[in-house]
Amino acid sequence: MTKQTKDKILETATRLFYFQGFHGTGLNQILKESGCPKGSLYHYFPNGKEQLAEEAIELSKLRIGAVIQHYMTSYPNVEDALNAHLLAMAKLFDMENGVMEYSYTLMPFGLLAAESAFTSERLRKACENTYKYWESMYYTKLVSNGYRDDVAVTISKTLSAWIEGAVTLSLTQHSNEPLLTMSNVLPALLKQFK
Amino acid sequence: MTKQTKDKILETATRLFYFQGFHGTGLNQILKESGCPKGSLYHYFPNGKEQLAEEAIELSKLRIGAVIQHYMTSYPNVEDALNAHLLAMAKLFDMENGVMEYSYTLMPFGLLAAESAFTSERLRKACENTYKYWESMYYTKLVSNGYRDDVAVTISKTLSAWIEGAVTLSLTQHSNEPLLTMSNVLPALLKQFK
DNA sequence: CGACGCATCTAGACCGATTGATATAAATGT
DNA sequence: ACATTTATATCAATCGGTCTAGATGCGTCG
Repeated sequence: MTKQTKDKILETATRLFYFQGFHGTGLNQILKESGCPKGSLYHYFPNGKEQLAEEAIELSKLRIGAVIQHYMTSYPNVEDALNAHLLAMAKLFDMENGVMEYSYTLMPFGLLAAESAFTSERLRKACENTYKYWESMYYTKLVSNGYRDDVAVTISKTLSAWIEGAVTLSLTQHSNEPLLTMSNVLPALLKQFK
Repeated sequence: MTKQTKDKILETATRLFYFQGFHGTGLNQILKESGCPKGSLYHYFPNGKEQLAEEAIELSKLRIGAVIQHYMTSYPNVEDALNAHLLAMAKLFDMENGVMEYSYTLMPFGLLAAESAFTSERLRKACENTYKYWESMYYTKLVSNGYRDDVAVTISKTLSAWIEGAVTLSLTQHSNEPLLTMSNVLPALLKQFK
């Protein structure tokens, strides 16, 4: 059970950073919700809160990256793949079921990114790198669907920004409408460049 | 000088909330940078930090709303109007000149919105309301350009999310590239619906 | 097998600094 | 003179971070 405690702390921190932000989340809350003592936190994360955030970003990068990859490989058509991913994200906002608390495992972390932009160059770079990473997955899929290289670059950048904004607005409105709108409009955009 | 102090506090708070977020900005920093004493803060904002954030949101709503309105009325064509606004935002990211610090007077406040989403229902509602307000300006302009009503609704929602995401990514990357990409891609999208 | 020894991990008390907020007296302006 | 505004001193609470004593796990050796 060596890593269980570290994982629990990191998982809790990742979730809380996602919903409340870096400065809005105290170490005490992370420890209380994870049920771990403070000694363990500084044992596994000797560089403290900043390291915790760094690893949270890396975890999200890989985990959400795997989700994107999953959708991109499950559908031959980019449009279908993106649509499936968008609908999966949108589904998390259908209240009634308390499933939205897991949304941080599927969607980009605009809050953390925006907070870091002028606060911590380390974290900012980590976020920038993460978005590039996700973007490259869209790019690859677009190219494999026959899009011209420069067009694939442009569209993948567009997708990255658009999704980020749709998620932020969905969180703000407590509604999946912005994500659904994107899923409705996207085909028209793709068609234009095909 | 009655309102001068209040204005100075509010202006400073608006700027700091924009770049550092609500929880990342302390009252002491606001007071230090505005040069006002703490007594004045609680005199003009008896409800403290939350009220400060509320008024900061309202100020941004109106100020950025006026900017959007300016561009929408300066160009008969929506596409030209949006393009001009996007380029104006992008210009702020051309470093060398330290002009970016004024970007909070031109662009949406995704950080504040994301922070509020699960932290303060009052602030969340204020942000939601603000985005709707800006969205309605796009809508009106689209309709006046002959777009069908339901199409105008969809496109204005799209613009709202897309811009928000492009700004967030531009801040994260310390580069105007996401905004420029949007300005390049937008015409294709509009054409599709015309 | 049992006992020891050492490294890992846990537990929480504790630290100074800072947080948002309050109270009140002095200053200011009309 | 009197209301408005300013200037601080101060508050309890919480912040991120440190420290150390003890618990636990586990390979080694008697």
